[in-house]
Amino acid sequence: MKTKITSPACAEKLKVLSDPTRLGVLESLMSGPKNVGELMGELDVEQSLLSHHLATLRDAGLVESFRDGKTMIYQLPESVADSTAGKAINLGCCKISFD
Amino acid sequence: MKTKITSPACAEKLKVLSDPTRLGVLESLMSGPKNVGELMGELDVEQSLLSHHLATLRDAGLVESFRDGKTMIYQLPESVADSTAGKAINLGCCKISFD
DNA sequence: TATTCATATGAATGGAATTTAATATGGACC
DNA sequence: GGTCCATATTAAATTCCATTCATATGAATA
Repeated sequence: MKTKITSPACAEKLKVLSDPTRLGVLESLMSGPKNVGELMGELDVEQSLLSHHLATLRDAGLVESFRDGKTMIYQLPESVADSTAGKAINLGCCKISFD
Repeated sequence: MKTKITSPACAEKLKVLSDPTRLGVLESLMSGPKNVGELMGELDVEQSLLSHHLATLRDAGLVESFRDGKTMIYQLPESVADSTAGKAINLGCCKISFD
């Protein structure tokens, strides 16, 4: 009986983080909710491309969004925003903390 | 002056982790050094494929290897094996901890 | 309701990463 | 030296992803 040590699910979540734009979004959102325009400015990335990446993050459950007037606000779900001692992201399977 | 929040270098390191086989190798090595045959058995992956993934991990500095008789032993470098309170992997830019 | 603003979606492309198969290397042992 | 064993390397095939471009949606406001 061969035991798979690691859940492929965890690798999949990590893959979502393994892109500079998506990682940038998450890092930015660690300091609070932002709308898409603000993220675009901060990360210096095109509208459509950012939107695709936001969709990937949303599909993975790493961000959530709601409308505010004519803009869309993105934020980290409570379960993901693990702020015990410094900035960290909780993926469920593992936790990533930044210095 | 547009500030890139996240270092692309960190995303790149995370990409190395974002594969089930490579993540499995790291998790396995967290409990101690292993030779390639042992890893093959544990992870149920073909020799050549595992070798490729080990090379990727080595190139990223996430594992190191040395010969022991006729086998090759792989282990986590000291800088990576961050064992403060549970199992964790230190990427430099961030730290990944498993429950 | 027509227009504009902010964001999302879909299809097409190019390039990179994964996988496989075949072969090479290099130490151990006879 | 020759053979076996464990692992690495190369090249080719394939699959996956990021990016771009063009267009759609949908709320706000005139």
